[in-house]
Amino acid sequence: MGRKPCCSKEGLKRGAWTAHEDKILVSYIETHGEGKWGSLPKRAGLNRCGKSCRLRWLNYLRPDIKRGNISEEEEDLIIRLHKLLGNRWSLIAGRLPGRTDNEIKNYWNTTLGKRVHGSLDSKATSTAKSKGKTLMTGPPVAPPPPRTDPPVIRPKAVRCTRSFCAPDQLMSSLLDNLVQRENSEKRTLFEVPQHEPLNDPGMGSMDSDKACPLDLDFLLQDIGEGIQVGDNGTSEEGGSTNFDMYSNDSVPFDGTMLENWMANDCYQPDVTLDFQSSASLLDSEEIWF
DNA sequence: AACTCTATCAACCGCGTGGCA
DNA sequence: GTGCCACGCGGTTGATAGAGT
Repeated sequence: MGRKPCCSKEGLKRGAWTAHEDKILVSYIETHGEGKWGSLPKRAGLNRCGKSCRLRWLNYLRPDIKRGNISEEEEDLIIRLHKLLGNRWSLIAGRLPGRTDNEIKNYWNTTLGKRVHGSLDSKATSTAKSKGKTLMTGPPVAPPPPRTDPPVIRPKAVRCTRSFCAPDQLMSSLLDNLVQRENSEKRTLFEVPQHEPLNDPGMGSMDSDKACPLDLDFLLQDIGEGIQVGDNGTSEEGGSTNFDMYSNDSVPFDGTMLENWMANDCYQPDVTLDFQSSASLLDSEEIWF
């Protein structure tokens, strides 16, 4: 097989882009559209590798990129999304219109991460960085103690058809729950589509009086050992499991419904949720996506 | 003014994944 | 089923600006 040589091995230009190169790239993409990055430089007449062109366009030249400082609302959203998603910058960026994954990643690494993790971490990070090292190259961390409970398969949700909006209180509850799950290694990963901006740019500031749509369509990939979800979960060998949850205004949601959903082999095609009536969810210990 | 340190962010690198033949 | 290819992602690097001494 063999990897295609990178630009440095092909004698292509690297480093900072000039205004002239930017102009050529923008002009080409405006005329021909994005994509075909591998052949774009040649077609556009740029002595750059396709990767570099793509990155330059996505992170800097795209017309919808928002310039300027990150607002407090955006900060708050980043923090909350990071708590939920971890270092999945592209997903986080997808919830912040006009912001790029690179920008958010940089902002987190230089500002927010320090604030969130405290001044000690900040010092460590700073020191490591100034020495040209990263935290990952530090002294090896002792491996976690062996698990004594039965292994829980971590389903990986690979698709989410719509963003999840919830009132502050509910959102906090869900986030906490998900973080607890993450801590107990029952982490669920899910992706949020990039091209569906939130109804409200500040996801966390949804009006609690409004209905909150939930439309999750998670395809849980079987990773070979089956899927287990909670005590009431099921396990099956091979294949994959689809979890469909969506909302309308007809059926109020309560914890019982979720329990039923879980009890039914974790699969019930049409679970209808109405977060207007979701107070009981806040008391629920069991929230599984 | 000169030097060092620190923070920032654009750009690079390598890997994973999905589509296709 | 397999290999190739293009693309996207997250981690990392390095240039540079600004602050501090």
